[in-house]
Amino acid sequence: MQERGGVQGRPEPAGTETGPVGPHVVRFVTARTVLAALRRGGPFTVSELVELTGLTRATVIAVCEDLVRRGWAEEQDPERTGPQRGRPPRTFGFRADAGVVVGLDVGAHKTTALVTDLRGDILSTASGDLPRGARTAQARLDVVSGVALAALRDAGREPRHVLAVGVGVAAPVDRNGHVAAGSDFWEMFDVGLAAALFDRHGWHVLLENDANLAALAEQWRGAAQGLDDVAVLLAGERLGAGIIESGRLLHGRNGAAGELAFLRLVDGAVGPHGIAQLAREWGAEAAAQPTGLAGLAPSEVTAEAVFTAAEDGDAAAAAVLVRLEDRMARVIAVLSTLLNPELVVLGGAIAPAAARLLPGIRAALPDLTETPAEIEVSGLGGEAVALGAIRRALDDVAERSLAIALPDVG
Amino acid sequence: MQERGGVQGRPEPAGTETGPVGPHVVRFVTARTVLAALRRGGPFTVSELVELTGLTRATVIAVCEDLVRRGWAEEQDPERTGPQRGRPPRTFGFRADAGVVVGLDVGAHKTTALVTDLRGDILSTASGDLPRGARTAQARLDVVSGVALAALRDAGREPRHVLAVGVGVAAPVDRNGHVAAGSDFWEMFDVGLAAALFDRHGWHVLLENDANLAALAEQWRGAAQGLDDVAVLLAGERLGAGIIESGRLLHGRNGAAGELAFLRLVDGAVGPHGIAQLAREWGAEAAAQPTGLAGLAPSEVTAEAVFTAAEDGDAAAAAVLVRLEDRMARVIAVLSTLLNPELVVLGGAIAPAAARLLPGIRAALPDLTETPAEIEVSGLGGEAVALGAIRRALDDVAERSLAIALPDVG
DNA sequence: CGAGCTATATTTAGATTCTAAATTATCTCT
DNA sequence: AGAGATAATTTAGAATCTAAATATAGCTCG
Repeated sequence: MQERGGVQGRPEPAGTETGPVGPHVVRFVTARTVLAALRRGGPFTVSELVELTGLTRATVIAVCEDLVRRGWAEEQDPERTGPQRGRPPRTFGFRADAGVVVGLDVGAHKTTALVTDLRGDILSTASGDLPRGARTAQARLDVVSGVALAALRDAGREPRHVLAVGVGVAAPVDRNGHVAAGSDFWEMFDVGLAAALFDRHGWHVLLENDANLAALAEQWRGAAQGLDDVAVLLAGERLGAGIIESGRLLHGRNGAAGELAFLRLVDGAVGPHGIAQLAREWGAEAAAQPTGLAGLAPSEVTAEAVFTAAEDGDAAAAAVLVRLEDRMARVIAVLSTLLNPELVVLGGAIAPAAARLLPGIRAALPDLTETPAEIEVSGLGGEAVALGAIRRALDDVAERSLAIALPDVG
Repeated sequence: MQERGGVQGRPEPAGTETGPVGPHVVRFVTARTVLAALRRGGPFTVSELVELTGLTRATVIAVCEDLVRRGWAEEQDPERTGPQRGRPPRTFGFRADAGVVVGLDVGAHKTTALVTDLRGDILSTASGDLPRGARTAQARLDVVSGVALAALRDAGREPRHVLAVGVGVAAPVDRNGHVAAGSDFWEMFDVGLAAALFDRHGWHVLLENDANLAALAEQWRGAAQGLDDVAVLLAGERLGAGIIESGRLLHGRNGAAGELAFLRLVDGAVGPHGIAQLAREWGAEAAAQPTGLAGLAPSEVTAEAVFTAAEDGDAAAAAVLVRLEDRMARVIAVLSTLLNPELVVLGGAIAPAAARLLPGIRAALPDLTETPAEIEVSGLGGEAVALGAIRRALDDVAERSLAIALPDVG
């Protein structure tokens, strides 16, 4: 299949690739090595880079000058801390401002955009709601495009400065960035979005499942930093898991890996409903009882209302929470057993209330699995998915770095 | 932790590695490319290799002569099929006899060994039983070592010809080839086996979970050929899954990924017992009834007996099969939902009877998950794990090829 | 204030490896 | 035997690395 817009997907495994090789390949590798070092930390003196990369001094300097010429690095005045001996060293740093990336969280009703520099430092945020009624793909595209442009403007950058765009949607997305066939109206969004953003602005678009992006975010800057085997449960209207195994996101054949909403064990052990809906249902049941949930009318029962009532000591609401704990524990048990992650992070709409559920879940887990994962609540708030989209975009930029021609930046 | 014996684990992701580079790296890459082509097919003429690899004729010849000198390839007389014009081409082929690999399936009672050449063509088989009573690690090591040596002798090769040994055990094994702490006596087997086989014979040992190896085998030569997202259910006394996602085996943090035996959903949806035990239990229940399972005494109820009785039209036995179908369907539903494989292969002791369960499982699955996988029964028989061990060993050899000094082969 | 010290930068020589182009070799067919 | 075809081999050129030799810039101290 021809990709259009953002070319997604992975490079061939090394050693199998075909095509001409030559000494220039060596330069490509060394440049990538040096750039990776600069990106991680820096600025570094040449001597430090020699130490870090194992390359010769002459090589490091040549490569750095190459990178400066190409816009990825800059030579900086050596910071002179205290007296020093010897000839002053040249220092080079990564140009985090050589471009920007955009992270988009495209929800059913709301779209959030984040713009960051190439280190991932946030430059601006924007969001917009989809006007009620206008839920066509076209209307959606316009909102998404508009929100991205607004955030860009806010960051003082232009569309041509965007090196990659990560996009999270609440639908299965396969390894190649395609929405699985048959997943409601998101499907039409698939090719449409990547193509539209490419046509309008020339952007590389990386489409990905929202829970997967939340997992990337937790691993990058959240509760799962540094862990290579993690799952993130995004619980709200939907219930989805983003799974990282050995540092890589799991997609499955059609991108439906982790789509727990699809799990139906008929006896009710684990069900298809999102946590929010369950809270509503069970809360409504409770409200209908004489003991009922602080006198709420059934129509007033929302997930938030139930959590609040429980917080206020309402017994019926507390009972609902117990049932929620039980269900979450079962889901986490399945995850623990099948994938043996080191940590499961609870995120999504449930996050604010999850701390309250945590002790119950932790207590129930050892009875359900022999390899219980640690459990933590996400601290990233509502920006987790957009942040993960940034991470995805940055990874893409890093991978393509030396093939990208940078825009002139003022 | 210091590795001893077989160094297991993966290379650094390209681009992050450190150390001196130079033009010789280019030769390393080209040599690997050519060798990979030869390994896949061959023998090839130089012109074919030029086509296959994208390298220049001069380069291909230089690399091939290098590989011949190092023992990995051999120049062959061009097969002259029909009249041909022009100067006869030089042809090179992979030396599948440059060494051998050993695949071991170390079960609780029985150890099976396979010896193959470097293409994976089987040269010999051997097996041995663990003497009852002597279940110490030492006794086990002696049996394993003895079986491997017997198979080698049978293949007419010597221990020094062994380039790698794959070993499958019925326990969680992490990415680094270590048995998870706390998994009964297998634990002591971990370091012991790799170290012992290395000390005695200098072999590189790759330890891996048996279900994982079965998955490799199915993907290589079984029902899952060419598929990148597959799960293999090894059902017998234990219940374990080997999961391949995007072409890679899943291990999880401690190697316990897929250890379904550890899953306990208390309401019985999915349970800890192996299929064989369930058949016994349920069969015993049925036998205790007046209608009872062809008059078997409870002590005579084995999994095989139940399957046989059902085959003979016994109603109680058939009912047991229905319950088995139900349970298998639930397990496969969980796998399908969480990991979205393209195919689930049923293997292990249940395989001979699984064809009979298949229609029932297939019928139940769509009600349990929205992303049902295809289901097939393994056709590899009892050698699946040993064959997967061979595949694992071959992969290791391929990865290390150009760093391995080959033994002189007569 | 200049000599010496130190850490670093720069230059040079040498080795390896690739590609591309020119040359040579070997076989078949007429 | 010669023409034609296909492939091997040789040669020249360019890129890149390492290692070693040389040059430089700032500090320190007599």
